[in-house]
Amino acid sequence: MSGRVFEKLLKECGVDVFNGAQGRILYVLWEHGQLTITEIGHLTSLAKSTLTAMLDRMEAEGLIERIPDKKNRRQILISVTEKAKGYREKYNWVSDKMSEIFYDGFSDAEIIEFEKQLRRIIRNLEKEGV
Amino acid sequence: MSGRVFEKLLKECGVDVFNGAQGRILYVLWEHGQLTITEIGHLTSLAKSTLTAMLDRMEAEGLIERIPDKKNRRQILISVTEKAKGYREKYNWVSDKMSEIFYDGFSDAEIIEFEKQLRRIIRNLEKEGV
DNA sequence: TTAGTATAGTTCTATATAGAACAATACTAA
DNA sequence: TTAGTATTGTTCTATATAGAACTATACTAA
Repeated sequence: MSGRVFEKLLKECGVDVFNGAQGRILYVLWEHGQLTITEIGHLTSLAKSTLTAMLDRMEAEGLIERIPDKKNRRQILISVTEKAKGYREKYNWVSDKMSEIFYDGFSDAEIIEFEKQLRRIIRNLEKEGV
Repeated sequence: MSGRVFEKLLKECGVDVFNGAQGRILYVLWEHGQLTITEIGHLTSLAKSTLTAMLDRMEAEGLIERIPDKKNRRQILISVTEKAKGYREKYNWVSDKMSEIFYDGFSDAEIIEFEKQLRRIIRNLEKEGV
């Protein structure tokens, strides 16, 4: 449900070249610079095979580029294009808007506490080895 | 991620006739008895078109039955079969196990507080009209 | 060296998911 | 009654998602 709200906000903001999941991929690329597909998988919790297909579409949209790594010919470095960089501010605006909707009526202390517990739960799930 | 842990637990418990999403559908049917497809959609937050396909598979597995409603010929009542009823205990066991994993290290008070905040967030998202 | 193993990404396949358009049926106001 | 509107579920289509099998490359121990 929150995924659908996020995509609705992106569209309302005039962004129709990428969706929520693709936004998450762009986000980790903006934060980390170039990344391998395996690294993107770890940071987004998406399977390699999911990413192959997703990156195909993002490459077709001109959002990312695949750059073969000369040091390790098994690896491919993914990097964002200038076009994608142009969407960063809108993405941040949508992210902030999303938080406002999500936490409407929450105090700052409540948000901090809630996110602390969320991180505990994520660690608990990671322990199970997904 | 939590969806994947849930499906992993179902398999470990020997349940391979339904997955997490189908389990949620069975759960609302166990709780409410017969339901129309629209009602199941509201209770599970799944789209009608998603449910048509999902219920097709569940019907093929012998988990549910489609019963035409004589009172309103647009509606179809979905009801669980005896086979599906036989899985209720295992489903509950998996649900409990899932909670244990999720909330490992949480006090009862922390769980109550966290779930209270979760319900607030769900209401906030519902206000946005997904 | 080389044989065995590990890693990176793709392909193939199955399922999950939703939106738009649709047909059948029910409801409602004149 | 009937004409217009609302509802119920399906179909069609596109995308998202992951697991298994696969290819190419890199690493490691003898």
